[in-house]
Amino acid sequence: MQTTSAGPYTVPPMQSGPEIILSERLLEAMRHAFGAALPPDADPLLAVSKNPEFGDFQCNAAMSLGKAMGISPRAAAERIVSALNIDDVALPARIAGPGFINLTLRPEALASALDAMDDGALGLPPPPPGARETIVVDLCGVNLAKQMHVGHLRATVIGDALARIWERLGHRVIRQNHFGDWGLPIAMVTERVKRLAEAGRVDLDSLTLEDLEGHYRAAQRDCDADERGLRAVERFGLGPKADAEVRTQVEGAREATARARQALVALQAHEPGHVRVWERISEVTLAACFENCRRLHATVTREATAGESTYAHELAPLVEDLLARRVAEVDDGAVIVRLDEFGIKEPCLVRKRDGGFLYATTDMAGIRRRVQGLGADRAIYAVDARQSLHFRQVFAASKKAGYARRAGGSDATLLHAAFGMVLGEDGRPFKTRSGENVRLSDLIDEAIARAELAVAQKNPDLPADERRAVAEAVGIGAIKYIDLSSDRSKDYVFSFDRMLAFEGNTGPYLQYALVRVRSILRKAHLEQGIHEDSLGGPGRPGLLIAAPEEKTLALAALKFPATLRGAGEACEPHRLCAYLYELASAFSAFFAACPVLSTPDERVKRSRLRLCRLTGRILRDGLEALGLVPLERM
RNA sequence: GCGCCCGUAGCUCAGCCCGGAUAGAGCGGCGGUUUCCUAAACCGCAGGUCGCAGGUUCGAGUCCUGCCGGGCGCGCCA
Repeated sequence: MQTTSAGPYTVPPMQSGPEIILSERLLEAMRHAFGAALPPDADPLLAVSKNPEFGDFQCNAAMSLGKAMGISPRAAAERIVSALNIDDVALPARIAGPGFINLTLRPEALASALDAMDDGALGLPPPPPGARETIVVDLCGVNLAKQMHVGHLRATVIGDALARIWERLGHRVIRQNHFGDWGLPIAMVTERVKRLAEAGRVDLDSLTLEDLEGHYRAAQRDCDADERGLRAVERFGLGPKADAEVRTQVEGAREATARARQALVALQAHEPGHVRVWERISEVTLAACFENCRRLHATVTREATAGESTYAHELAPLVEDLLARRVAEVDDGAVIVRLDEFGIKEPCLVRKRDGGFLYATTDMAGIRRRVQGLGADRAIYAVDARQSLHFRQVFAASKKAGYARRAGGSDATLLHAAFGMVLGEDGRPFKTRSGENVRLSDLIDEAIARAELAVAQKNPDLPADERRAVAEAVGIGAIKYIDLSSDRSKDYVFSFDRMLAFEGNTGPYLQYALVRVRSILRKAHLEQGIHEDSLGGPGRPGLLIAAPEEKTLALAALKFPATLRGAGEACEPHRLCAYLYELASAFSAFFAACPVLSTPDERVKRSRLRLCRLTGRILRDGLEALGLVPLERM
């Protein structure tokens, strides 16, 4: 489903620094070597070498080019290399294997590329005004009178990370928390709470979300009669007693459902008594939601929250509009939008036979509001992968209806950033032992408690209040990172032990790498009077890239801008995670092999301090783009 | 029945969009490193029919087809 239309602005190719130069030079050489015979779409196919013995970059164009030119790949490579002019940036090119062209950067070229990147924006300046997009990110998606659970964790953490990444890329981001506050189930709980409040059995002022969840379940139970049981009793003749029991139950449920329907009608008519109760329930739910999000360090606010109820009045006219313009048609009493021209066999149902609307209707109104109201160039939905068909339908139907059309006339990019399930260590959906959903707040509590134990053990000298703050940042970082670090479309296994082991590709490992950077820079200032600010700006010391660990670190640092753009474009935060882990690993190796503060050579010391500072800035930037808290100490 | 997603080391995962050299990490196992900037670290060793079978290609974990296994979904719930 993914991208269903291209945006008007394309993000620049995923290249930066020396790659651009090498690519250009190679292309020049190819033109020079083959002249008019060179296919117009010829590409140097530059890639980072996997193995250091093959140099830093490799050009893979000669193999296919040789084929196209009718010469051997090695001959093609030789012709390219002999026309290649790269002496200013790289060592002489070497041809290897079937026709790989291996390139190794000159240390000073690497240093100068790194120096160019080490500016205020770390190689990611804001886009020019014409290329600045408005991105609407749908996230969180809580439901009225219900606790947040692991499912909301992903919608919140991934959605927030995508929002942060796009913000970091310089675009205008609007978050939308699509709040499930409308419909029959909502009316059910509202009716029950109102009735109990009037009977003096519920105090609206002291209502908690736990209470509400109980009422929600009770209301649902009341309405959820065993209709099938009744049929079974009738069919198998289980006796008058069973028959009467089931009949009474079903009758009660029908009554409860009827009351809920009346409550829904009252809510739709803005009857003050019902509305007051409903608003109170809504308040309690959202307060808990915002508190969870605050603890998660995810930006979800009241301003960014739009309940389904805010679309309620738009639905009838929307369907009428679809019918009037023949986008939709009546089928078996229901209103549907056919989507065969989009390759979707299942039509999108927008009005039931009984006149009621469906969530597809609301979501179409949502797309219209995002694109035509909020001005979205892209609308991104961080929602469970099980909704894939639903979003394909809604996106297609919205395009067919013209609701995704922007002021410029082209359609906005609509993307379902689908995510998989959270599994327990047994490989089954993550639940408590009794089979209940795990509450998000419990998950957060446990992660922080476990992190606090670890912090107390590893760094007992940390003052208690800082320990608490570090434990929060680390515990929550661990939860968020494990969620963000694997391909979002896949299920992943939730394990406190693994995410808090602080080894390998984890949030704490990244935070720790930054702490080590900060520690060096702090000591440089306190013990040697070298202020961090002296390492940047016009009078900054030069970069000397000599040791292999320095080189690996420098090459890793250079990949930051392209990686962040790629992660945004694909809406895949795990790319940024993998990159930051690579950078942190490179730094750790550098840290172990290259002394900084004790280096006698002042120029080497300053150069290494600059490498530390740059690494720290990228780590901080990256952690913030993921929604993890950077730390000074841990 | 149809559709979508997934299948890579004992375990947890990258790599697949856009095909390139001996398929990478982490955990776990084994062995090393601390008079030195946070060892929550670093270095090394062992460990893989990339689900199976065809096909395309000079070259396939990556692209195409079929199959097997697992998950999810498929108008009148959201």
